[in-house]
Amino acid sequence: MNRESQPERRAWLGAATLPLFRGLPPDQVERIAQVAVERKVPKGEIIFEEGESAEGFYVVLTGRVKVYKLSWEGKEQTLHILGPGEPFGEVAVFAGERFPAHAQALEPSRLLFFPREGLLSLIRRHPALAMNMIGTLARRLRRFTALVEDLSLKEVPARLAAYLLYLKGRSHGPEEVFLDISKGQLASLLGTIPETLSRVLAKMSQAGFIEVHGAHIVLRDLERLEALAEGVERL
Amino acid sequence: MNRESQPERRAWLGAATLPLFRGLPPDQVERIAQVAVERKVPKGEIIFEEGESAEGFYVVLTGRVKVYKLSWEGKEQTLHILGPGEPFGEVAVFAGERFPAHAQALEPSRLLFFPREGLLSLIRRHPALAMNMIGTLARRLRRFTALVEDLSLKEVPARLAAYLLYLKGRSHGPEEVFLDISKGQLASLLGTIPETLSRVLAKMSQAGFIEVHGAHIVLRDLERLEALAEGVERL
DNA sequence: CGTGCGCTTGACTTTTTTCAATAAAGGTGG
DNA sequence: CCACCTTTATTGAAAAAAGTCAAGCGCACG
Repeated sequence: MNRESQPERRAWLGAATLPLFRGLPPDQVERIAQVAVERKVPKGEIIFEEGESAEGFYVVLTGRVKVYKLSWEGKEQTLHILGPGEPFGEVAVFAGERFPAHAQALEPSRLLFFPREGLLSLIRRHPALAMNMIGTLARRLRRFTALVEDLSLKEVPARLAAYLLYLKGRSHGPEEVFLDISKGQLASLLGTIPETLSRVLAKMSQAGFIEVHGAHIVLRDLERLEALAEGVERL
Repeated sequence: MNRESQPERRAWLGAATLPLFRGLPPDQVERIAQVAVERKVPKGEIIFEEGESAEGFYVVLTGRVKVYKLSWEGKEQTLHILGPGEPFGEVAVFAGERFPAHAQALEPSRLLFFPREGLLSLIRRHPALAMNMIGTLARRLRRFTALVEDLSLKEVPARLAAYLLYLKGRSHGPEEVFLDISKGQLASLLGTIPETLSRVLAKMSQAGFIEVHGAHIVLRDLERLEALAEGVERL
């Protein structure tokens, strides 16, 4: 929440290139960037908590942030993991003014905070920004739809298979994958607990679908993995 | 998809009063309403299917519509149930052009169909419409967040208790409730199956939380119902 | 070099689903 | 208005999926 000269300048430089502001007149971006505040958070820091009143929303500049729900007993469901350029907490600005979930830095991160009012008035004035916002929300809704489907209609092995295939899509080698989050985090993202994930990984490995070497996973049988992800095949 | 004179007139009258168009200049609403098409669907009719290309979106005029996902084995997860004035299928207009789920009429219904292009250009021109759209999407995202939380972090009795309390909020008597959907539908909405729902209702009834008379349910112990919904108490 | 945290594994419990059979309810046509 | 038939709801018994509790391992970090 500090506004030293150097971070402020960076904020401006960052804001202009954010997807959210694509297509906006540069002078307008500059104006809103001037009310934006940069916030540096160490790994593990809670950025906001569910129920907290939302004075604005954030965009990740560097690092990674997870947004998650917590059950009464302490089980955690990760809703998204956000990287550079991605906004979070916007829903609270537009629907109810309380954050609907918790947010925590997974790594030391730099964030931009945009106060609520500035954004609202800017959106009212700039259809391009409104369209960007709508696109962001629509895409997120689409992902949530998939998450609900997974949680309700698929079992853990199917979700895991789908995630591995998703990773493969954006990855290095042709048939290998590196987990970019801890297995505990992955469990929470898949809507399960570390013990179950561990067992499923072991079973999939033993059944010849994959080979696990720590965070490095070799996809041994793409066809069957896809069948698993669809729910056609079973472990 | 017919455009006889009478349905068209109705469409116009209807559109002007839709929440989505609140705050818009009436002449603009008239313009878009002229490209809107009224569609009448009988109970049970499939309105669109997942993956189908979306040329536009719908608003419910009368009746009720459910939007749902289907698993490979045929299990169903209801995403929302929409009543008069509520839009559905908009996400497909803004993110990818395919419907992410199925939609079916729960009752004989009248729908308004808005072609994609008209809406997009109108939104670009009218910030008020953009804000309405953003508000709609944001509210839906918030509900989905709650749905994900329920599915992942709560068990069936807690979800049912929460639903009953939600119904009580918008209901007749002080401590009684009428299910407005079939129990099969309710099961799908809660992310379970009719058998499980039936059993949970029986247990809750036998434990003195509620009294079930068909679709008429008396809430016998609000405190414990709330504790159940929170996950604090257990059946 | 030890302490701690993340990960794994085993044995057990709980929750939910599956399969099957029956009962009740609702709508339709005679 | 009733008989029939389809849909919807309930119940039991058994299986499966996932979660809990507890213990042990290994690696990283201080």
